[in-house]
Amino acid sequence: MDRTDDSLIALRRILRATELYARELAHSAGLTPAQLRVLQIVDEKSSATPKDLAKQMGVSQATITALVDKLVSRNQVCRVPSQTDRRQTNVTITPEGHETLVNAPDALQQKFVRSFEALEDWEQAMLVAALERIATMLDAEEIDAAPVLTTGELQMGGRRI
Amino acid sequence: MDRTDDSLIALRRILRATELYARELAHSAGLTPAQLRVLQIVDEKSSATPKDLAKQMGVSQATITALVDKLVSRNQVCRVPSQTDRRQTNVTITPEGHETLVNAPDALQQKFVRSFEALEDWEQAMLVAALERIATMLDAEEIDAAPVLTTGELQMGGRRI
DNA sequence: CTTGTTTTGTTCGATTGTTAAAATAACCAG
DNA sequence: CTGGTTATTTTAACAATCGAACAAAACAAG
Repeated sequence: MDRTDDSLIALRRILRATELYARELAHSAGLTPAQLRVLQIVDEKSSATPKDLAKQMGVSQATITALVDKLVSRNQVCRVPSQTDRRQTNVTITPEGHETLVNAPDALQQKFVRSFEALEDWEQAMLVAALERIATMLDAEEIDAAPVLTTGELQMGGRRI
Repeated sequence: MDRTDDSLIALRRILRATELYARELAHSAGLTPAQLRVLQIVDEKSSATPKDLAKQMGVSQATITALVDKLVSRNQVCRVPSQTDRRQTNVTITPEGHETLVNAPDALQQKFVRSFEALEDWEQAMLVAALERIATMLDAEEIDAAPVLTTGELQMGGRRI
């Protein structure tokens, strides 16, 4: 009867499934999960600065430096000095890196896409609406700017996502 | 117009928001994200073996041993030898560990729960139905048993979650 | 009961992820 | 030019992770 709990439980199932698959996927691509995520972001945006990557992934720039070092040594990405601002470095994907992504057997992706595209039109529309609504609930105020609450604030019990 | 892409984009927003918040939350609780997750699972189930934890989190048992060691040294959990099977160890949460969870300022949680509970009844029902449907799509066949596809399999393009 | 196999958990060694703080270098405003 | 800001890397230390090897207990078949 408690819909809030039901929604949180379903959300956790989604998070767990995607995370476990992400590990599997990275492993079969011969990379670590963190490295694969860098590669994916760089591929999607076709070019990203370390600062962008750090913000997107929620880690420090020092971490990005280390990850990019690893990917560079494997010829998956390369560093291209920015023309407009010589402080910046653009990380771009190499043909080898793109090949890695194309060959990554994204089982979760495949399963989801197949299931989703098998649905009736109105069902798809409903799911997209629901997902977007939930996404907006979760990332409403940009995470980066979210003030870190200190202990003693209002609590909602032991629930969590 | 491509609903599949829209759904994946929304899903990624959800994943990113929850992951970024998980880091923040763990940090403000004085633990690492991995340690906090162990603590959460142990609290939820009130007792879990290292094998359970490894399976739930998708890491090796060796990793769990290391994480539990850290939590034990901070008095957040303790190891209780199983009575029924002396090979097994039950990891249980301590009062201090429970206190840690209660005091963890779960901002994401609070925001989501507040937003969700402010919705109309039918809207909540719709979201729960959508979430459960998606969760089922994603974790249908238990991940642990999922065969690792090798390269050369059917690909769905560059999409990913 | 004894032997061989499986299950559970830990230890060890090595690699990777992660951060804070310091160091570098370039931008920008006056 | 000077001082302040921004982007990135370096360094040093700690945490996460795994595979392989190990020990102990359960179990199965004779």
